[in-house]
Amino acid sequence: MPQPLSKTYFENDDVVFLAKDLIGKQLTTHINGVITSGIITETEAYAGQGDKACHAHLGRFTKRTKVMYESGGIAYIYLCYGIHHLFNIVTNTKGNADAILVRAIEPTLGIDIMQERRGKSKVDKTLTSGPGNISKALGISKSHNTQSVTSDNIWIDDIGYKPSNIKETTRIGIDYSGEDAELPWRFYDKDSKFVSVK
DNA sequence: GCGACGATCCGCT
DNA sequence: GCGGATCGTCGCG
Repeated sequence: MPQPLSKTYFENDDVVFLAKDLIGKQLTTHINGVITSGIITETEAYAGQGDKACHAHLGRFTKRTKVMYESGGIAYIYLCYGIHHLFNIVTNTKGNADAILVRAIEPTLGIDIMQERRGKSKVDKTLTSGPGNISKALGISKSHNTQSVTSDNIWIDDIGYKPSNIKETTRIGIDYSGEDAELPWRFYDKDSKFVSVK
């Protein structure tokens, strides 16, 4: 039976553990009466103020980043390249700006809706791989910023599935982060084809 | 006020 | 493999 993850789960202070633990969980949105879901296949951990790749590095506190400092279990969504709404889950306790970027899912429910939102006639990895693409497929936009991910609109279920081959590797698109770009804080299910970059 | 650019994606070559 | 799309945010002045 699907077991919704609680707010307490997201208040864990180990964002790297959580990023890995979320692989295999099911992310669902319920928007305008429509349900769409997918199994999380790829994530990245961003470890707050001490992480050069994190938007809250060195305690940067702006209108955009302030949501990251909230208590875990809410969404941090921001516009990237003026086009893509990237979906993150804020974690850790209030004052710690940790977050997890969800980079890919394997579609499970409402696949036809996701195809419609993405303008795709076929179901292949491009439907829900890549952080911009999953937001579009799930109907997530900036209006969901700061919203709870333990709610009736967005939630994550433990469906009793644990991938046996989780690859740990470096994060994508953060070359500006110096040595922190080398950290193995990106995780993906090796056995899934729904991964942005192998 | 303003210029530069990004945790990306897609289409064309 | 490469460049354009497209705009909010940020840092500087």
